Amino acid sequence: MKQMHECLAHMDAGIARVREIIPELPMQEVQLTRLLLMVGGTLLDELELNLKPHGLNDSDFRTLMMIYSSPSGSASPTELCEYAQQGATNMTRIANVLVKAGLVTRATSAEDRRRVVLSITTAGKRLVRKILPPLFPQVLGAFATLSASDKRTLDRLLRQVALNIDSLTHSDHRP
Amino acid sequence: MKQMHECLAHMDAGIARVREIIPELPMQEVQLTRLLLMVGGTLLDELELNLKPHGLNDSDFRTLMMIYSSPSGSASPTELCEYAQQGATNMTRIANVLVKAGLVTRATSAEDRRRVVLSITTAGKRLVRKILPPLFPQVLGAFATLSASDKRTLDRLLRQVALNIDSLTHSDHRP
DNA sequence: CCTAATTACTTCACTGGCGAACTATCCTCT
DNA sequence: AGAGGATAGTTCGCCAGTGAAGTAATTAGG
Repeated sequence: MKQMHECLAHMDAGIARVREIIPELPMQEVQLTRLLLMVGGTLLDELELNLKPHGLNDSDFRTLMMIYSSPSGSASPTELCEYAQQGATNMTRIANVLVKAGLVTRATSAEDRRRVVLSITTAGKRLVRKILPPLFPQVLGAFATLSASDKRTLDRLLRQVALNIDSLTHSDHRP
Repeated sequence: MKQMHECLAHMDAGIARVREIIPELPMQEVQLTRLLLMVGGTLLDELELNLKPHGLNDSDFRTLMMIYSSPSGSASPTELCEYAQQGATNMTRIANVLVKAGLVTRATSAEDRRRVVLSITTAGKRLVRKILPPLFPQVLGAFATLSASDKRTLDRLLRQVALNIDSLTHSDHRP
């Protein structure tokens, strides 16, 4: 599979050709959108490549990390759904995976018997501490050529884009 | 489902707590990675929401656009795979979708009878011209609060990250 | 030339994720 | 108290994407 910069070059050329047919096309923004999608997608593939040996995908891992980093070491599926941007359906599957792997326990809450409480186990904590450090070089590598102020700028701009999308999707007549 | 800025706030807090346990954690870079993944993912969902009414998902659409924007108005699956970052398997499915929808024709090349040539039809061109314009406001909206120089900076930084990932994945002992 | 390796695409079986429908529990209002 | 509605989770059936194996056409090596 081609490297990203080749894809990007090809894409830029394609976008330019399309704009000759449809001049209203906002080239800069379309490029940024595609850039974001491509970088995001590749980064995800890269990350999952590192997680696969441990039998987890990014959703599983993200969920495990959320439970791990919760002050109480436990959380309910609904909570996790909210912040991990996943449907309840999928959270059930993730919980099954984590429970089966012994990383997390599933218990029904005493106060509210509809609720499920997922708590991280010692094995879960151990796995997190084992998985994370080897990930750091990769994560650092992705931003290696960016200066400290570049990174701050990128952070700021991405958060701004996040806010824009938030208001796009929420000002609309949508749930 | 929560808005992105709430997820981000929650995530920042989680990352900070994890770093108290594992101090080597490169906080800035981890945040950037998660930001990229989240913004990319949400942007994709948003885009596909606009494509669904036309019976296409982003891969289908991207593929259609690549054929549309090719100077000859046609391309082979392999070519498309290279630049659309997809496996051949999935490209077969996409071609099936596009052909069934009458947006593209599938023919075997005369020079090399292993090759398939996908060519855009008039209906395909018509659909592209119909889909694109309503997309522009959304695309513009995602970057609305960014100044012209912000957009150039974001473009530059994302491309730099792309290059970094390219060298990460290629300098390694990987295909 | 004719076998071997390569290339192009397809098929199959599987994982990951989603929406709709269902069950169980809890809350509210009279 | 008890009917109606809200909330938490699960199950089911579907779409999207992948890796491994299969088929057909082409190229390369002896």
